[in-house]
Amino acid sequence: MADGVTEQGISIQAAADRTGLSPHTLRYYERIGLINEVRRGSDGRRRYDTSDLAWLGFLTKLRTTGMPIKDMVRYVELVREGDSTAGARREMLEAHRVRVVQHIAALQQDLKVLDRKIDNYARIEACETTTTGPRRPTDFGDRARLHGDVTGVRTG
Amino acid sequence: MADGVTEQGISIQAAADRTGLSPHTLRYYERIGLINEVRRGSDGRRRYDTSDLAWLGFLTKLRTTGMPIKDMVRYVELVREGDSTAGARREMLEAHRVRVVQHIAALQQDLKVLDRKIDNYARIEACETTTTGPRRPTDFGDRARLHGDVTGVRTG
DNA sequence: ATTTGACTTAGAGTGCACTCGAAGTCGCAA
DNA sequence: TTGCGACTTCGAGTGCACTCTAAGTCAAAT
Repeated sequence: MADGVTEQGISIQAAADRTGLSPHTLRYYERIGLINEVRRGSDGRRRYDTSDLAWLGFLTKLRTTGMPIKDMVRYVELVREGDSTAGARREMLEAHRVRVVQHIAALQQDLKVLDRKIDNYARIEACETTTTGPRRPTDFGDRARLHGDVTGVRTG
Repeated sequence: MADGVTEQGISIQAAADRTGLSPHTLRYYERIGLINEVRRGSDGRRRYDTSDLAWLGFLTKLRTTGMPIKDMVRYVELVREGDSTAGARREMLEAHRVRVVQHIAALQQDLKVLDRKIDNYARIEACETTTTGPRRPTDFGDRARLHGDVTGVRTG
């Protein structure tokens, strides 16, 4: 089976393909306790099942939303400690949720600045293509100091 | 003037306070060419003016939206090369813009997963507080393997 | 006069999250 | 039977973006 799929589970390479993580990273996650020891086949190699993949999927969401590995490890420890930690886990996720929401809001603000800057470039290009005759010395700024880059953003 | 503000510009500490960057980072940015050499006062110390701060503000937007330092340096090089590179700069910013938009979209998707997970915790807590008598063995999953964490996310 | 504290430099160190190298094992195909 | 490629372990290495150290200068306050 060249695709690494058997009824006992799938190979590390196949799991890597499905999760978007590398085999190196999958072993690393296991080493630091983010996932439990993965079941091994008769050959001693890792066999990932669907619940391994589901858990990895969730971990990946935490990572891509910016949760540090340390916090993820803490969360997993709480899971292992059992139902009594459910409240603490919820609190962790809610605090994380707030950070993600704030991050999105910040990105949206920054995007506006980026858009203004791009707009400025577009305006300048339009100006240059419609203007004939000698280019007048640009008043777009003092390049020597990077100040007032052609699309310079004003503070405030 | 203890606040580091004079008519020739403000001290590195004052600039740090205003940009949210540390004095170390301000020197670092200068060293790697993200900002031009900052004007010095008669005592040889850096004096940041408003255009320095405006430029730093823009750089910070690029950073917080995830542009790698290397790309920022490249962008700054283009600015220094003059008007002829305006097109290339616009392309850089537009490509970056696309990445930011995609990143925001991904975060919003991930946020949904997070919300579902938090919702699940809330549901479980509601269940526990309304249920009297012995807790029935949870069918929330096999804690020993981290599979189906109480709030386990199903793939698909 | 001396102490304090903010600054200066070049270069080294840190923390994070991987990522890889080396050496060895295994099953299978030619 | 001799490779091949995918796996195994452990520990070391990488790249990024800072972040700090050490040794020195300087101005103002005590």
